[in-house]
Amino acid sequence: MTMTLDETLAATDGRSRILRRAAELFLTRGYAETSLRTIADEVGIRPASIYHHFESKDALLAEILDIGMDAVFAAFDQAEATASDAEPRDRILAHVAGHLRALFAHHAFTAAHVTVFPFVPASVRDEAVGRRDEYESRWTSMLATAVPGMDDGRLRVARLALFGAMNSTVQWFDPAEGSLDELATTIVDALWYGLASTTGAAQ
Amino acid sequence: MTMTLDETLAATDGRSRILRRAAELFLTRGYAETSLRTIADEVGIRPASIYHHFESKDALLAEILDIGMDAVFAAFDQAEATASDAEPRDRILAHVAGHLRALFAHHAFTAAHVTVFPFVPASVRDEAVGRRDEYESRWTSMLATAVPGMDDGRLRVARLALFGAMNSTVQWFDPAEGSLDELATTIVDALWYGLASTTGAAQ
DNA sequence: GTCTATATTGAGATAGAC
DNA sequence: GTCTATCTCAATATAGAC
Repeated sequence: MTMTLDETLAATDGRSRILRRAAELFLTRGYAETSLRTIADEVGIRPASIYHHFESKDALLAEILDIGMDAVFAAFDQAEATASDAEPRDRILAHVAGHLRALFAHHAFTAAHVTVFPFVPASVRDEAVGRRDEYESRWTSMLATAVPGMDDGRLRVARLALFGAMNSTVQWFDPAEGSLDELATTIVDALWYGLASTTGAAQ
Repeated sequence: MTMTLDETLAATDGRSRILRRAAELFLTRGYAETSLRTIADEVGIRPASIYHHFESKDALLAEILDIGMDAVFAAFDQAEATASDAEPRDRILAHVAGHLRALFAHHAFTAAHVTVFPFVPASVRDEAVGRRDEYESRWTSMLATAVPGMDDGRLRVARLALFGAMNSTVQWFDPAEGSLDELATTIVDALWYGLASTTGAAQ
């Protein structure tokens, strides 16, 4: 019935192929802009066949978003498992690298959360918002212990700005042209040590 | 014929009211998700009347995006005028504060570039992409002189991450609950001095 | 400058055969 | 599990009166 994330990403059955192609199309063209006809065409089936696998277009989108959340949660758990006792900077780096890897390894499913999410139908958004909040909340706890000196307000801004920076990478970073781990290191070092340390012109 | 940015934002004539309401709806619901019927309803006219002012729905969107670019260019010029000779950190702060102010003062027009842009029809995107590139290029030059020690690759990542952070604020910052200048300072200080300086636990 | 009326297209979705 | 055929609705856009 339900498949794991990696199974879905590799499977060749009709249902998984619809999910993958739909996720890619939603990401590149937008949800409302992508018709079931287009999805069906690209998968090589007829529009009506999609309804054998999914109750509606909204249900298809909801499952795509859910798979995206599975991916980032798995990355978070793995980062905690390997780096929860590391130095603050290294712990944050493990999480940033994990988030970025999830973003690009399962690109269409996770990136859909970044670009498509603001415009998904309210009913679908309401379904997904709980898990998203939970994910943000885990980051908040992690950062609060990694950067204990910071007050809540500034920590919140730092967290959201970091999310903005990380998630924007889906729009400008090409994994074919550079290493994701290097990207993560560059971002974390800029955030951790600051640009001032680069120029030597701190003050 | 053509109005300045602030005139459009204040004007009560039909054309400007269509522009403002359409920009708000495109931003909150998405471009494809917003029909001319809805826009007309909220403005208090009939859908056909929109065509007296705009050639097509795409043309309406194109003008909204253009007005958004006017706003951020004006903010950039003003920041340069007041802070081009300031210390690097203060110069960057002036630009970040200017960008954020433009983002929220002309919210629907500028924020549309952040959320709606990835999904606008190709013809409209092609029209707007030149001015967007020019804007990014001005930031690149500014940052290159402000942070002379940084190599091009890392500067590019820092710039794009900063844009990601700044632009994400349209999705989580509420100007009614805090000062934009404080927000700008928090972001720039995190980026300039780094989180390490906050905890005192550098390295 | 706004209206009524309508043309035309394409969307999501369903029924039922194979 | 996929098909053909079709329903219903809402979208952009146009014509022409006022």
